[in-house]
Amino acid sequence: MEPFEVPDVVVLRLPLYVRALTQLVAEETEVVSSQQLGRRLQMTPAQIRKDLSYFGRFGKQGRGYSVSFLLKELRRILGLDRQWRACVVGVGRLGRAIINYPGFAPEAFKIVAAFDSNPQQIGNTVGDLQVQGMFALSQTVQERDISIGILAVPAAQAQSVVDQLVESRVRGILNYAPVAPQAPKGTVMMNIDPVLSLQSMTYYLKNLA
Amino acid sequence: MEPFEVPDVVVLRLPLYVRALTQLVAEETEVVSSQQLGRRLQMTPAQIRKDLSYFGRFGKQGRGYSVSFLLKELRRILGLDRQWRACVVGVGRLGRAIINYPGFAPEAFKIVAAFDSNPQQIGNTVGDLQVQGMFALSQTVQERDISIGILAVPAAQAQSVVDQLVESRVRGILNYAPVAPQAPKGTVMMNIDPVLSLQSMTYYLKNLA
DNA sequence: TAATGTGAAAACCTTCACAGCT
DNA sequence: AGCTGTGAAGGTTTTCACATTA
Repeated sequence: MEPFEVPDVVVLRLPLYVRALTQLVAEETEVVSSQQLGRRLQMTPAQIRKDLSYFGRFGKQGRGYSVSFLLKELRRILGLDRQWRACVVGVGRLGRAIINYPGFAPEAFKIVAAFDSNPQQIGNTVGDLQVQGMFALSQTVQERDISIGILAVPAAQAQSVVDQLVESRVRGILNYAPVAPQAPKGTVMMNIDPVLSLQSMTYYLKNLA
Repeated sequence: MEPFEVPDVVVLRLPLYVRALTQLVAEETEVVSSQQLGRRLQMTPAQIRKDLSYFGRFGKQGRGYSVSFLLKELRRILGLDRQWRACVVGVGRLGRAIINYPGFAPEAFKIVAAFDSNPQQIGNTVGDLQVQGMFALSQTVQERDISIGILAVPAAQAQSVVDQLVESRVRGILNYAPVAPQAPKGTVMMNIDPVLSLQSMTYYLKNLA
């Protein structure tokens, strides 16, 4: 059972449920109510139930949700029941930190290639990857079945790299560059931008006691 | 002129306007309409005008907005007309990438201290900072007038570090750890979590053509 | 003429409250 | 008795559309 049109905000919350449920599995909790889950995540039970109801009926009235069942279902809904192969473009300090970060693999994301436009970088080893030149992008994306590109290049290069990724049929882009590049419909772009977060944060800090 | 209660979504968008206007200044554009700005940012002109209207009247009918004036006003509204001093906690690969990232300083954020709980790290130099032990947190926060803490520690340590930051009177926390720690009201926490972004992304990728 | 600023309308999202199931 | 799933209510955010002004 899968719906017409789920609000984006709901899709953004599903990974939070996945994370909380994963913890609960580790704690060997077998059943959880929307109330208990809500307490963990600081949200209302009604919101959790409503969010889940977009996708089906996963609970048992009077009892709650089977942790392992709900987790499995949510992972399926999000497409986390398969492995997603990603490449990193840009192997500066940020790119290296990303490649070496151990948090992606357990969550169904495997980084299988690294690229850089700087010829000095080509051939270097990062993690257990050989850095390749941008000219190799298209072919490697195909060969290694890459569907996600992680952008860790300076702002000035971001748009051009996005264009090359799209051209190479990468559909998902996680963008760390401090710009919002344009991409055609059918491409999914998520932006990670700590400066924007800090700049909103100061609005609230300034207006505190 | 400053308002009662501005929606959070609006505050989250203001930095986007700041960024676009900064570009326009660099391009030596003097006047911009909500329509032109909307085209750059992929949003409707009405939304931009409504957002700005929470804070005052910055435009000229028939003409548009003075780029430099609007930029100055927005920076003031966000509190970006002063410098904010931050510390980084955790100097692993991510912490080091953050400290060396050149994108914070031009945007009014200066990283002036680094901490790590690992005694091996204490005394090491990162960027031009000496890594300090956690025991020094409270005193250094006071001495260096630090109001923002940037968390780059493993999930397991995040809550404890947040508690220590709050205890040391740091009011803003930029959290890179893959958990959502609790903090008392009056603390402003922003989370940066690429795994959550990827996990929502796959929902859309999976449901593409 | 051209574009802002803004009430009002529309769309969207969250919360309520309860029927219904276990 | 306890908790889900869900229409309906309530609240928030976006968009519309136009009076107003440079």
